[in-house]
Amino acid sequence: MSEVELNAPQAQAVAHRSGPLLVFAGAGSGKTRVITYRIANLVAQERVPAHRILAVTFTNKAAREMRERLEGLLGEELARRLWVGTFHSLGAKLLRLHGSSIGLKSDFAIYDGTDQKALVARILKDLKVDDKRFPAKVILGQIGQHKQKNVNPDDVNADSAHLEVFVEVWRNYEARMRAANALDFEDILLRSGELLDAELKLGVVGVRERFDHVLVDEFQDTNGTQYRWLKGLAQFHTNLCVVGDDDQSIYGWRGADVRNIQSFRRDHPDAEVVKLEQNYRSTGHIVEAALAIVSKTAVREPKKLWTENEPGEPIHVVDLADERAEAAFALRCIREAIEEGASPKDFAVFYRIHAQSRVLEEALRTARIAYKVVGGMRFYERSEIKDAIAYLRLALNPASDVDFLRVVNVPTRGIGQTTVERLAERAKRLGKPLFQVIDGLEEESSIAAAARKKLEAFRSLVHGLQRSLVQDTPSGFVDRVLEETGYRKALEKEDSVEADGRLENLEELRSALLDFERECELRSEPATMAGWLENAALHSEADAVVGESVCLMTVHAAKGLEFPYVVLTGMEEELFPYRGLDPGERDELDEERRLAYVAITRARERLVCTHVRTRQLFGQTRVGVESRFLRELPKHTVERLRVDAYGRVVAAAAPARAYASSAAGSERRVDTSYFDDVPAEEGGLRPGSFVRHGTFGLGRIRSLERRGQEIAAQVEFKGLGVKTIYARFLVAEE
DNA sequence: TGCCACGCCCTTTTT
DNA sequence: GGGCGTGGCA
Repeated sequence: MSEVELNAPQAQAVAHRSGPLLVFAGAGSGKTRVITYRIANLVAQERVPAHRILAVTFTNKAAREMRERLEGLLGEELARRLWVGTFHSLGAKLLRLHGSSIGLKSDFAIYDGTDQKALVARILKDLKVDDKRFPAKVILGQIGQHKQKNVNPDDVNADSAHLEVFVEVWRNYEARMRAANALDFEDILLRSGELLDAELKLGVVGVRERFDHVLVDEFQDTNGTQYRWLKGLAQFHTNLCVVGDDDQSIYGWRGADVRNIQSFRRDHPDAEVVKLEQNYRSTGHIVEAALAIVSKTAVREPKKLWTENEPGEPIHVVDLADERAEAAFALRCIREAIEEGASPKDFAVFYRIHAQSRVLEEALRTARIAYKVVGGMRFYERSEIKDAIAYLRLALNPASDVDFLRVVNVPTRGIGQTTVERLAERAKRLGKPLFQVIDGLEEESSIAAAARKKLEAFRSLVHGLQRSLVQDTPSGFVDRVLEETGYRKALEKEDSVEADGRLENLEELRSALLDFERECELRSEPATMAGWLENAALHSEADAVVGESVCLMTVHAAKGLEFPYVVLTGMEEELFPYRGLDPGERDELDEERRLAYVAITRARERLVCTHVRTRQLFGQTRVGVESRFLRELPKHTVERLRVDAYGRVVAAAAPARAYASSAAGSERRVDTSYFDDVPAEEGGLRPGSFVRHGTFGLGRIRSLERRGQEIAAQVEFKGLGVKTIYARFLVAEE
C-alpha cells in the first residue's frame, strides 16, 4: 500500500467532516494511518486549529507514536499544538489548569495501584477490619467498579453487614485521598467530568469549549468512566470520532466494556459507520485462520477480514512432548530463520501467562540469543524506586500518609510497628496526617521517649529535605534524598547482588531525572520535582526500544504490535483458552477467542503454534490437550508437525490437498525444511532408551519400525510386558 | 527488630 | 516454581 493512497473506506473515514463517526478497524487494516490522516486532514484541509483537536489513546506509547506520525504529516510546529495523550494524562492536564473551579488544588498527587493498596491496607488496619474477609485487592476492585459506574458510597444500599463494612472502608478511602490531596486514576477522569458539569452550571466558557474534535483510539477498551468523559467533552459539537475493533476487545476483565460501541450508536443514531476490513499485514492463510477463530464469538459486529496478500506458508501446528521440547523447538525456528538472514528482532514468542516464560528464557539464554521479556516487573513498581519516590512525594507533601508509612522506617531507623500504630491512633484522634502529629508527641504517654526522639529525627530529616527541594535540581534532589536518608548507604552495606541491582535502578532513576531536566530546558520550562512526579505517576516503564532481541511476551502485551515471525506457545485447553480456578460466569471463552485472534494477527509471514502433551506449571504436571482454537483452524491453512523431545521433527502430516493446489506456483518453504539435517526415522527414540507413556508409565524401547507416516515402538514396561506403541504417545525419559 | 522457614496461591494489566 | 505474607525465634 503506498503511503498516500487510501482505499475507499479509509478515505471515507479520513474525509468525514463533522458529527459522530464510528470506525471498525480490523487487525492490520491501517487504523493508525486512518486516525492520523484524519487529524492531519482536519488541520490542513478543514482548517481546524490544531489546539482544538483532542486525540485520546490508552497508553503513553500509543500517544507518542501518534504524535510522531503527526509530526511527520503536519510538521513539528503544528503537531505540538494538538492535544494528544492518554485519557489520564489529558484529564490530569485539564484538572491542573481548571481544577480550582471544583475546589481541587492544582498540585494534587496521583496514586497508582500500589499506593491505593497500601492506603486500603492501612484503613483496614485502623478500622480493625479482618483483611482475610476483606482483602485490600478485592475492596479496591469493588471501589473501582463502583466508580466506573458513577456510583458514590452514598448510593450503595448497605443492606448487609458485609456491605456496611465495605462502604465504611470506601468512605475512609475517599476521605484520606482528599486529605492527602491525591487522586487515583479513576478520580482523574471522574473529577474532570465534574469539572465539565460545574462549568456548565456556572455557564462559564471552559473545557467543553476548548475542543472542536475529539478522536479516540482503541475505543473497544474504554470503560464506563472513560465513555462518559468523552461524551462530556464532545457534548456540544458531537464531533466525536471513535476507532476500534470489537474483535480485539481483550480487557473486559479490567473494566473495558465493548458495549460502549453499542452505546455510541444509541447515543449517536446519526453516526456514520465505516468498516475497515482489508488487512495489509499478514499472509492470506494467517488472515483466514484468524477470522475463522474470531467468527465463532457469540456476540460480534459482523465483519469479514480479508486480504489481497499471497496465501503464504501454511501455519505450522506442532505437537511436542513438554514445555522444554517446546522451548527447544521455538529456539530451532528462530535459529533457522536467523541463518536465513532474519534478525532476532523479527521474532516474537507469545504465551498466555507469564509463568510460561521461564523455560523459554532458559533456552534462549543457553543458546546466547538476545531476548527481551516485555512486561514483567515495571520500573516504577520496583520497591527501591517506589521508596525513592515516596521520599520525594513526602518532601513535597508531608500530609501524604501512604508515603509516610512507606518510608518512615526505610532504611530501618528503629521506628517499629508499635510506634507507628500509636502514632496512627493519635492521628486518627486528632484528625490530622501522621506527619503532623509528631508535633506535640510528648503529651502522648503511650509513646516512649526513645521512640519519640526517633520520630522527631525523622521529622527533621523530612524538613531538611523540604528546604533543599527549593534549591536543588530534581536529579540533585534525588541524590540528596538517597544520601541523607541513608538509603544508598544501607544498600551499599548490604553488598549483595540484589542490592547492586537496586543501586543500579536508582542510578537509572537519577538519569531519568537528568533526561527530564534536559527536556524541560529544551522547552524552556522549569524542571520541577512536582512536574516530574506527575510524569512518573502517569508513565509506566519507558517502553524501552526492543533493539535487536527476540521478544517474549504475553498475548495481551502483543496487542498493537506486529512481527514477521511469531511462535505462539502453549496452545492447550485450560491454558489457552485459559481456565482459572473458578469457571467464571462472563463470556470468558469469547474473550479468549478474541485473544487468539489478536495473537494470530500479529504475525506477518510465518506463524508457528505449539502445544505439548505434558506441561509443568505452578509446580504441577498437567496433561495437555490441543487447544480447540487450533482444531478450529481451516484445514488448508495448516500443516501439522510432530516433534520429539529433542526438537526434531518425527513426522509431518501430508499437506492438505487444498493448500497444495492453491499455493501451486507461489514460492514457499516446504514442511520439514526447518530440519533437513535430521532423519525423521530416528525421532530421538532409539532401542534401549527409556520412555514414558501416559497410561503404562516408564518403559524401555526394544525396537522401532516405520508404519506409513508413523513410527511404532516395541516397548517393555515394567510388570506389563512388551507393547507396541506409536512413538507419538511416548515421551523420551532422560 | 530482623531473619528465616513455612505455607499459600497462582491470568491477562494500563493509567 | 516462586513471590509474598505470616509467625516463630534469636
